[in-house]
Amino acid sequence: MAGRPRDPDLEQRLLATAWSLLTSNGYDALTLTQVAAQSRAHRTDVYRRWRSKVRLVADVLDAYLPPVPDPDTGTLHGDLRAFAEDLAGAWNEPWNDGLVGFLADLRGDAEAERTFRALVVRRSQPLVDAIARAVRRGEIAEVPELPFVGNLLEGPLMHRRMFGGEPMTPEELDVVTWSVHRLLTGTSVKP
Amino acid sequence: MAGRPRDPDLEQRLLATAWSLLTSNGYDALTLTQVAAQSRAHRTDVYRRWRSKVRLVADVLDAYLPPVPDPDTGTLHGDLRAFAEDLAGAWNEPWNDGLVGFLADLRGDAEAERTFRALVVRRSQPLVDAIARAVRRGEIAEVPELPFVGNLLEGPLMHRRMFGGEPMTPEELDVVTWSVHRLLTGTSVKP
DNA sequence: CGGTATCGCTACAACTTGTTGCGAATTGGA
DNA sequence: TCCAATTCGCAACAAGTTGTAGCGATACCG
Repeated sequence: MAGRPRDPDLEQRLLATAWSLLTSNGYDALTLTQVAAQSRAHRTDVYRRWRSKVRLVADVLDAYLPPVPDPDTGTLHGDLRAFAEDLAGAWNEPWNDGLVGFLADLRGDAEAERTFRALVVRRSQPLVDAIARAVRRGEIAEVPELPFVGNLLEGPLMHRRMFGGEPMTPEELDVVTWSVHRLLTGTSVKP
Repeated sequence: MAGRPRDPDLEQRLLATAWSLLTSNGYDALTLTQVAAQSRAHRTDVYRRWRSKVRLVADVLDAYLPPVPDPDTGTLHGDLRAFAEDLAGAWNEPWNDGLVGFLADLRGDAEAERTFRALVVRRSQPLVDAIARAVRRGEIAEVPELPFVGNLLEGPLMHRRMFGGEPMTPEELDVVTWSVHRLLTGTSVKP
């Protein structure tokens, strides 16, 4: 009922190689031929495990992307500012540029999309926690749409990176942070 | 000193075909082979005019992307809301998904990047005008970093589309609009 | 008419993706 | 111990795309 077991080390080698190539050359320059070669394996070994490049990378990100640190600075604004800083740093990593190509490929593969979405949700947990702490401290009221806050915080950073070019200045990070902060504190939501 | 002149109609046919394929199938599915075939031309005709797919598409967008309408509703908030609605509609167009792939390819070609950047700047003019009108009306003070406002307004919409999936609800568009509006009116920038 | 550049067309090289096939190796079960 | 199942190592193939090269024919300028 069981044949030769899969070499678990081979799977790890492939993932590690893919992560290494991904972070050094970006998604677009990554080829499965390279991954196999640098793992002392064959392209067929890759295809036997992942149906396509995008699925491989989805699993690689799931396994290797460092977790988002939870700053817990004691104030909501301090936490938000730390997140903004962290996100800006991530989007300014040159290899992260290539992640855009990954997002594009993601559209063609529902399963890879699910994997990545789960990863995104997991990585938004520290932000959710920070907001929960602020609620407990009485800084802000309950926030109904948590994922939306992530859009507001990371969106401008991503947009700048993809349409604008130059990285954001600390002053601009301030503005983004305060804009989200004011939204959460509910100060003058409407005139 | 001059040879056979370039057929200007051929150039137009290629651009038109590329635009048609782009809007129906998206950037990733667009191949220069298709463009040539549907223009009753040859792939070499394309390569003689554009060095690569990304440069062709940059020119196609430059020529065919419809201009951003200037709402001029009479109030800053009305204008911002109209922009948000328009941008959200654009990002929800299925073919615009593929634009992500274009942005990815853009990283490898400095000239195409310049073309596209100029297009972006041109398309942000209505927003700049709307803000200028609000300044003239005395609604708000001068705004130093105009491009940044575009990041704040479009960023969340783009981010949602690329990481979140579901299109934004009208309520969420409200929040984005008010968040930018409050920033421009300068209400409680810092506590 | 001569020089020049484009056009229509074919062909080629290189690369990547994804598939197929087969003998050898390794494991669990009869 | 033998057998069935499954993976592994390896080679080969099909298909598609990108980008280049070459050539005769065509059209324009001086």
